[in-house]
Amino acid sequence: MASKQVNKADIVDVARRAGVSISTVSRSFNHPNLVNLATRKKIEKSVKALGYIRNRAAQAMHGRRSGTIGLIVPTIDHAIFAEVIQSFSDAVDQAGFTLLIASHGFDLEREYAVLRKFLEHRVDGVALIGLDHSEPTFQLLDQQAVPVISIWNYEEDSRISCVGAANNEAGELAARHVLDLGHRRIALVFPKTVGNDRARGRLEGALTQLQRQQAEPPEAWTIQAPYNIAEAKEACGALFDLPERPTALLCGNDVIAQGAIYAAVQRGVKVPEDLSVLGIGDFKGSKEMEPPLTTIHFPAEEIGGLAGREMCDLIAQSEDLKSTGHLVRKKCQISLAERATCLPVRRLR
Amino acid sequence: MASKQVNKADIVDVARRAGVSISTVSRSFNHPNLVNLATRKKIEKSVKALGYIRNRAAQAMHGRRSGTIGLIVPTIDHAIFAEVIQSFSDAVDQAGFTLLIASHGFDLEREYAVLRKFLEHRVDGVALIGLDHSEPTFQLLDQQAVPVISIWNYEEDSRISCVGAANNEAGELAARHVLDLGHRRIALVFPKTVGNDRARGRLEGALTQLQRQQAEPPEAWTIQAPYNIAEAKEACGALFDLPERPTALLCGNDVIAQGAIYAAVQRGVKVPEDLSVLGIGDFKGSKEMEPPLTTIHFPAEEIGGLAGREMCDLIAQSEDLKSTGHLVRKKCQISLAERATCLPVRRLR
DNA sequence: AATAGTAATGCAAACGTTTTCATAAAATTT
DNA sequence: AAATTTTATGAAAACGTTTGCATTACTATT
Repeated sequence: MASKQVNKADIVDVARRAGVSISTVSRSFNHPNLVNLATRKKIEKSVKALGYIRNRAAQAMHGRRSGTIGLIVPTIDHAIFAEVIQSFSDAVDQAGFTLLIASHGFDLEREYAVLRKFLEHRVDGVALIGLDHSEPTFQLLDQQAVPVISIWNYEEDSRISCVGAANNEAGELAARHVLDLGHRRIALVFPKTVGNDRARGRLEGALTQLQRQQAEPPEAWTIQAPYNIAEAKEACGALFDLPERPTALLCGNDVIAQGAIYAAVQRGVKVPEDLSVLGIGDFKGSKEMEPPLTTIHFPAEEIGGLAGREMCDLIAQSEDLKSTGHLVRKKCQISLAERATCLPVRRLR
Repeated sequence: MASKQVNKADIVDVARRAGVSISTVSRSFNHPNLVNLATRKKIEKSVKALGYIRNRAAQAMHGRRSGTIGLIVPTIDHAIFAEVIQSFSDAVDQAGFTLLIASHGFDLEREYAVLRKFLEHRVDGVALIGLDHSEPTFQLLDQQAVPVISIWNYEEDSRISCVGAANNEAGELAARHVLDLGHRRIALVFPKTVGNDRARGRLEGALTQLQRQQAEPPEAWTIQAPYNIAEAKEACGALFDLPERPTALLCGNDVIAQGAIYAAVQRGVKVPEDLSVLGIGDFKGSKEMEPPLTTIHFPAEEIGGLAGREMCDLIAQSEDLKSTGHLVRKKCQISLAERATCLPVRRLR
């Protein structure tokens, strides 16, 4: 660890040691077929000996791609995003890209700031979560003509390319299921919907469906809970302590559903006998819960992987034909995962 | 979206439009106090009008820092890493750095490859999880003299700087707790320990403690489970189906503990009455489980934040005084979180 | 009023690459 | 054997910045 002679080997050093010009060295990296095998060997040896590592920053200056993709998420620390981030990461990794990740904590102004930072780093593409973004963000993306993709939501008239599922359908599907089971006394627990189109879509879908069947919940049964078990548990606890209890609980996501179930257990409310609970998302672990959670399955891994590959395609395209400007949209199918937390309503209590 | 005239504004364009030299423009960004206020305003206007965004790649070429930090994790998609990644990200973000993240899927060869890629991007610093790394990785770090920090583990003779907790202490603490409760028939469920010093340290600590009290578990009671609820549930289920059942279960982490509890519930084994379960890690949500999980608390957020700030310090240092080469080590305290899944052993069954 | 100091700016070199163009040598065709 | 093509290499310009040095125009000091 004694202050090693700090390595400053650059392409010039490599060239000198190999006894060739820097052009040849550069070529041997980028177009190896253009340089003689013997020369290439010499260069390789020199590289090894000097511990030379190419400088992407310098490469990027030649209009070459930086080899990076920027991913901006609300937060990393969530089962749902973690999964999609991982699969997205794997996909772009496979194509040789390096991932820059930043989170904005559900603050769209910070999202804009992060985007600017990414653009300073000349990312080759940008991926965002959802379709709710500030006007300056959209304008910046447009003006800089950087390949961009939105992950998680599908909307047929989205302003940018997107790969994801339709959240309103998820909400509808969820509502329909509990309605089909005969429930009419249904409560809703959802996260805040401002700046969160996932939650909004789901809530709207559910509400629409409930209205259609005249099963719209009273005010007191439409509560808000953040994306975190502890607080969701508390919020649902309060709901259960109300004089009138619903027979079914529609949760905006599986984390809330988990919290709801814990709150129920705490109070001796039996799930699903006394209360049906339905989640949305199908997070890792939801299937293994006891009882296994009935939920709306979102193919997170598929979405992340697809988005990653689509991102790479978009970048490749933007390279040859200059900014065709056409959007791509991919819709991934959601489905009902019937497990053990929902039961048909009992006629008599 | 009609192919906008692709924005190519560079510092020269800004300078021209503002009627000043490029030096002045550059200075107005980097040393604003050296340029006249009126001039600065002009430049700012020009920047706005042209939608100019600075090019970090070009900056990085001047020996300036790239403004990026590389974080290499086994996987993003895990409660435990997600939390530490988030807090690390927040910390370095605050210092103005951009985070590059890559995962290696517990494969140390891929870790090396990722490290190389990061170095090509000239990251200003590198953060790794744990202290188990391949020899080439250590050598590369050493040779390139890049500021590096290890997150999560503390070891007094670590080869690189580290911020974290002592995993063997966690294992000891866990074992001592169940021993103190009078248990002697104790089973161990741990993840694979190769290339995973977290798990290894914990297991060793636990085993040492158990041996000291002559409570070493039989072969059949020392089982392996991966880091995932489903498989842990299955593995523990098999354990419970054995003719002899332990009175306490020491789990390598909270995810396994969760799986164990589910497996128990499934079989009608009551936790904690029939079986005490102890986790390690105290993941988000462990406190809210039903029953709340007794576990060894790891201050993930503290570790991530501390590591982030330490990383920035290390980078700052390496800038002024060239490679002092001294290591920094910070030990974060773990503690027993007594909750509801452990009970003193019943004398008679 | 002459001098010294300060503030604001520009010029040009430097950073580490890639790439175009030119050239030399070798291989192929006539 | 001359002419042509192919293969391998090098010289130098370019990429978009930052920064040391030089210059000019003020402002303060004597």
